[in-house]
Amino acid sequence: MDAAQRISFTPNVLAQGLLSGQTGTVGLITGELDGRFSIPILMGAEDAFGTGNVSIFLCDARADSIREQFHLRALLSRRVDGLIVVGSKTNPRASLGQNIPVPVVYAYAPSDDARDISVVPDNVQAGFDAAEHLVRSGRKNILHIAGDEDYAASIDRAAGITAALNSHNLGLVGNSPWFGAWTEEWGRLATAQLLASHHAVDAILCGSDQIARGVMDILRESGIDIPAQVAVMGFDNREIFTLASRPPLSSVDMNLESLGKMAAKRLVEAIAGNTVQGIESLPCRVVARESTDGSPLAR
Amino acid sequence: MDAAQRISFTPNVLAQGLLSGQTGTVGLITGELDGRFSIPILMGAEDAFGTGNVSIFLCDARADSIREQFHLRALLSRRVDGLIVVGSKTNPRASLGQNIPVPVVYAYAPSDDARDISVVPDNVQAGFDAAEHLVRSGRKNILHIAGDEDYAASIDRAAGITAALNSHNLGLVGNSPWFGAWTEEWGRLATAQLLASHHAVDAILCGSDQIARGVMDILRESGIDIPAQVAVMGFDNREIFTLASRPPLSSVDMNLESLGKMAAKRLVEAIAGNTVQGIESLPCRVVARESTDGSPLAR
DNA sequence: CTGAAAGCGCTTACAG
DNA sequence: CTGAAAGCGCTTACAG
Repeated sequence: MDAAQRISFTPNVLAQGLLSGQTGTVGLITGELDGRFSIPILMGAEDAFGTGNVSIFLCDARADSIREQFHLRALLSRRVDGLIVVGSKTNPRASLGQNIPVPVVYAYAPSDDARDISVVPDNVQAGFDAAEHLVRSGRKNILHIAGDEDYAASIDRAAGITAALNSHNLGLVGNSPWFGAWTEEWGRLATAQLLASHHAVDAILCGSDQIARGVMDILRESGIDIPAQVAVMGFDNREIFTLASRPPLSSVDMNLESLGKMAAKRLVEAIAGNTVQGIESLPCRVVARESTDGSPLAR
Repeated sequence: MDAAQRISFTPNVLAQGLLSGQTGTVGLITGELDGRFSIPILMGAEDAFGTGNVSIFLCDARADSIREQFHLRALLSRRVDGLIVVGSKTNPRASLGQNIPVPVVYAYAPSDDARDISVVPDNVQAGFDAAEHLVRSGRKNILHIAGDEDYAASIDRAAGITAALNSHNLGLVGNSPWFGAWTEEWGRLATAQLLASHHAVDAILCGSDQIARGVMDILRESGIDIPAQVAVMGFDNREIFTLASRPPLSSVDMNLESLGKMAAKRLVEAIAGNTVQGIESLPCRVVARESTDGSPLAR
């Protein structure tokens, strides 16, 4: 021990791994790193693993399944103890298959194979809670300017919103969401359409903070007070948008860092032999700010 | 060979590493992952390594030097072949020291020890080129609404801007930059101050795209045409801001993905024994969009 | 309780 | 050219 101290000896983890069969490493394959969602999930996973002795290999597949296969082979040849696959949409994605020698957890985008382990944010609940928040603050005529209809997140949030409104004997303005794109531009365009229409609206629930940003810009430029005349709310709670808005934007935080932590937890369990098969939906939370405060003008 | 095929044998990379002394892994320690700059650098490095046989361990130190030391120990015990340390500011940072057993490359934030290897974006050139772009498009009265004065990026960009203007016998409006914060709010505030002042301005060069966003909002709401009356330009070229702006915002791309690639390249060289000591500044590029098109009104 | 041997999965150098 | 031995840095099980 004395000698070890003197030469500041540290055991070679590789050699340890060689005979324990465990390397203390996991691979994280992400669909697109520069997307909105991978980073907080990654941070959560890193946090959950990092306090232990697990290190993360990061691979960006750039939304390319060839690259994904390439990285998968590389990670397996490094004998990772498990894999986390992070998608960029909540739509189900192709399973990596059942003959991978280590456990795999799918995060954000669930696997299309029910035997796999998946953790996703609960977009239905997100929509439900957002609509509840607006109704509770006295709003009755709610328009939903949604994102891209091809995204399960759009459909799920809209379903939750509709369910919440129905439970109050309310319905969406125009009877259905206005689907479009995940951009400020779509928010601006849709709001211009709204203002040119006959619809009476006291709240606009937007599919994302970015859409909400475009909506707020047009409302403000049209002299409409937020929230006195129209409340505005987004989804995702990206502070770069919500805090920079005038007024600060209410939103739904999808708790992606918790999602990453849970993915890490489920992977550790699976490595230990305890697999929780199927898709697990994790709760999100409303973050109320000034854009939904105050009460609407009497109509 | 035949038998190997049949059981789909793949060599155990750990065992190979045990005797080659090389593990084919590098550690990437980032200051703050959710910051603006780490991700593209990381993607560039991943790209440069990924085509070879090098895998990246990702560690987020959360801007905490205790965490950084912890991750450093963990990575060294995994016998990484080298390290990339990514900072969140271009201010020099404390060196990890000279007695680390593997090469270290500092990216974005240079080491304060000249014996270390550092790659940084050339913020002086960025400022110079941005000002040149404005002058060439006919602007003469340029205000610089800068970011936080504590950031070397602010100081360097301002120096480049001043040098470019001086070379045309011009100077900044108000004779010096208006330093503030890296936020939309600061952009809005500074623009309101400008409008309440006596300054005649035909271009506003902003310390970041976010600041520019706030500037443009106030200009538009004040009925000032961009770019006909006032050109606006940012730095960083974050498309989430530059493309969503009205009109689309000209900016300077800091080429961070190339920076990441270069960091990877320098690390590979250093591992091979060829060390390029000191700080290397990498070029950035002007991305011209509508916010600086057209010519200013005659005054 | 201490000390030497066997073995994790490889590669390299040497013997046949 | 093929085949067995030695060794990378460890840990585990066994002998003394």
